[in-house]
Amino acid sequence: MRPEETRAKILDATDHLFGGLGFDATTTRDIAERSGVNKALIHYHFGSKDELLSALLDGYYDRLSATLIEALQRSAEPERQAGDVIDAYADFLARNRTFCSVVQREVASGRHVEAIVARTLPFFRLGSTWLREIAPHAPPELELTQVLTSVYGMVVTWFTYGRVIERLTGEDPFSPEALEARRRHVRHVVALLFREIHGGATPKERGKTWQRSTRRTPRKKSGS
Amino acid sequence: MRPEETRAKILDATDHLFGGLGFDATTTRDIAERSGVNKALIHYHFGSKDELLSALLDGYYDRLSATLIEALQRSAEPERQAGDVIDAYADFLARNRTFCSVVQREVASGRHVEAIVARTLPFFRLGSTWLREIAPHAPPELELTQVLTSVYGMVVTWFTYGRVIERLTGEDPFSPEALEARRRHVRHVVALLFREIHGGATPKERGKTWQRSTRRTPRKKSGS
DNA sequence: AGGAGGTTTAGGCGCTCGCCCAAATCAGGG
DNA sequence: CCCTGATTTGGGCGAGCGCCTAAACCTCCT
Repeated sequence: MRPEETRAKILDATDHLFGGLGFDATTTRDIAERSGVNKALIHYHFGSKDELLSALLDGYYDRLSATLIEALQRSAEPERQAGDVIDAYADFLARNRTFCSVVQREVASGRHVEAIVARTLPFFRLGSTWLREIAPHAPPELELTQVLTSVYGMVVTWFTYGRVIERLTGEDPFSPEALEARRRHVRHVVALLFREIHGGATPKERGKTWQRSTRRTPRKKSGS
Repeated sequence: MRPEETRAKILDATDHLFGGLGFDATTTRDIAERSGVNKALIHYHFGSKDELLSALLDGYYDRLSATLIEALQRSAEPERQAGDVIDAYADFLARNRTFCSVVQREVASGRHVEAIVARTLPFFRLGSTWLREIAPHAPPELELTQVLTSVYGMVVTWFTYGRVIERLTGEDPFSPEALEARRRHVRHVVALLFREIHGGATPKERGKTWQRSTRRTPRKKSGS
């Protein structure tokens, strides 16, 4: 068997097991058994269990990058670009369900944050410059980081909490219909935001946002 | 030392370690050392490592329940109720940062989903009846599950990805100012949704939501 | 004072983990 | 053909895991 073939089989099994059980609960013996490969080969080809995770993440982010860039270039109109990217991202997560699990868990564990940050940074920069171009003067409550986090969270949560949503609602959140419904909802919310950010909200509408009842909102505004 | 005191010390250490390292990467010896008790006491008081996690979750959800119910009862007006609950939830997560980590990781691992679901169900039911009361005829793209998932996701993502956001933006996402900014953003988005759901959106506005460019939207509408 | 039951202790059992090693196997060039 | 280097194999080492046991220890009650 060619070495690349062995690597691919190991990575496939790793994807499945890390996604299902998690990094810690998966043993290299599990991976070896599932990929039909001797357990020493994992260390021969990848060095260590940590480096195996890195290789897995690289694969994910390379494919994600290609997918999102393709979606972004499909159109030149910002509104449509946003919709296309959201759809592409949701589709990608639906097709790579373990991706979410792996990332979410490693972020929560705090141990592989640097590995995630290094690979997320390009996407964040891309999103930032894109947003700043189409909305140079967004109001503070629609700041760049806030909007990016919200859109990211709305998309990702559906997949991370898929199994929980399934048990809560009694319906399959990963069926084509459910996925389309989710995409439509997120696009709808983003459309609302977009209208405020890009088209510029009417100031009177913007002013009467909820004021919290029991706490004063600090006036301090951080520089830059 | 009184038994309850021992239990409390064990739970404190468990909270810190499960939140920081995760369930798998934390050993009962770690917990014993950090809480200053003999390692056999953990099994004496809690039975097993899994039951220790359950006890920890029970503590979280009991306190969360009290917090949210108090926030909900602070007012009778739906808009203000929503804002209060969001603020209370965000505050709770800020004060119990490990809660997010533990839940998120266990959900992602898929092994303790039932434990989470059982404790989440009451909140979901409460949110459902509340939403159905104030918005009996929400349009499909603002369906109950969709809205709940989005609001939940927007709040939780900030804390789950806190360390990532910190590295991406260079600012502390858990500072009082940053937390208030986040709360204000989420309340703002929810206000937009609320206006559409509750006040009833103008149909023409609702109609011109983005249509995705490359995919037809299935017409099928699931019953009930 | 002395017994009883709840709590704490040191020690360790049986097992699995990531990783390593020396030998076997394979493929291709001289 | 055989030599060479890359790849694969079975076996196992040392460490650490969750959990258990038997004895010691406390704290009341009678």
